[in-house]
Amino acid sequence: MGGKVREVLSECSLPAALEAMGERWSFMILRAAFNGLHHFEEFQSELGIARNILANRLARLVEHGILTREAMPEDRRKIEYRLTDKGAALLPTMIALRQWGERWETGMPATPVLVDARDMRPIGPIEVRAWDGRVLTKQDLLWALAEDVVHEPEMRAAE
Amino acid sequence: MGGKVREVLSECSLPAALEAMGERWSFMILRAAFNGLHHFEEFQSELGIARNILANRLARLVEHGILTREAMPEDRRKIEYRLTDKGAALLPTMIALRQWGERWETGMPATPVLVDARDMRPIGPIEVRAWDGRVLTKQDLLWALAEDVVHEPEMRAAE
DNA sequence: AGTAGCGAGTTGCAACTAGAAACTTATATG
DNA sequence: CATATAAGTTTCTAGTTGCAACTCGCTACT
Repeated sequence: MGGKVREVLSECSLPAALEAMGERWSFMILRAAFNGLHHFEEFQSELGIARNILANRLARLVEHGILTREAMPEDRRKIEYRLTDKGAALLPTMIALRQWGERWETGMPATPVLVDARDMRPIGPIEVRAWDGRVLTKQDLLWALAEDVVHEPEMRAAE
Repeated sequence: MGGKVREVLSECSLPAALEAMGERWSFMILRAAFNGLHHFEEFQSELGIARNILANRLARLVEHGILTREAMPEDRRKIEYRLTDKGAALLPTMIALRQWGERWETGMPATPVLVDARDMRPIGPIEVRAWDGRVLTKQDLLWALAEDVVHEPEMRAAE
């Protein structure tokens, strides 16, 4: 890890991501949204979160474009919260975190299990991979300055 | 999403994972540790975090077995913090979060880039995959009760 | 040996954030 | 019109975050 790389490390987008998702409850609300919950009272009773905090978090997630907020036409009291593409893009992060919890905290395979609907088999572990699909570990990784990165004629990854 | 699945959803390990990593700064400290920082003052000046909070977070991460804490033999004032295997196992989660931030928050490919040391090419995106390596999206996924999950004679995934 | 300095923390205190419970507001329903 | 319900506010208390200054055990210097 050279000095030049170190100097510039703080300009990574982790802080930006945490700005949107780093608060208490944000990930739990996101998970609930993935599970098909759409309404304030559903979130509230599923998570047991205080109403003011829930209102605040939902508003924040909407501001950040992670959820949309829309009054339902047939009953205009009801507000529907839905994941945007940006919100859905957090799925790998959330599953990675959940899998880590399963492996290292609870030790349990966790009921219910997230499966591939096509064959009802459990999904694989979330892993860091090279462009061609090889699984990488901490030792395989390096921080590189833009000028040292090899950019490829994008030959298709072997599926 | 059936009712029975819904009922039991709260027993997922996300809360457990967040218990360990959900506080402000935890992920930033982890990232710094991945970047090869090992000492209190290094973390402090890199992150600009308050000293009491840093002390608290480091202690918590040590308690949770994510970091180890050891006084260095040659200068016993110096304490070395190191990632455990459990801590290193958070790498996919952290990279997933960072990649999400790059794609949806900063919009930048982010300098420096995380590359595969073997060929200096950028790593691929973190994705959810089936047992056989197929990339899955939100629509491909289902929560299933243990009894509905298909367990396989573990035929080797096509690499 | 005495003293200055550093690494890794505490402590004290102000500002901010989370949480429980009661209250409000805009609909809907009988 | 009376009652209920969804989605919030408000209020007030308890816990967290953060800065600045202080401690304490080493190490280095003379």
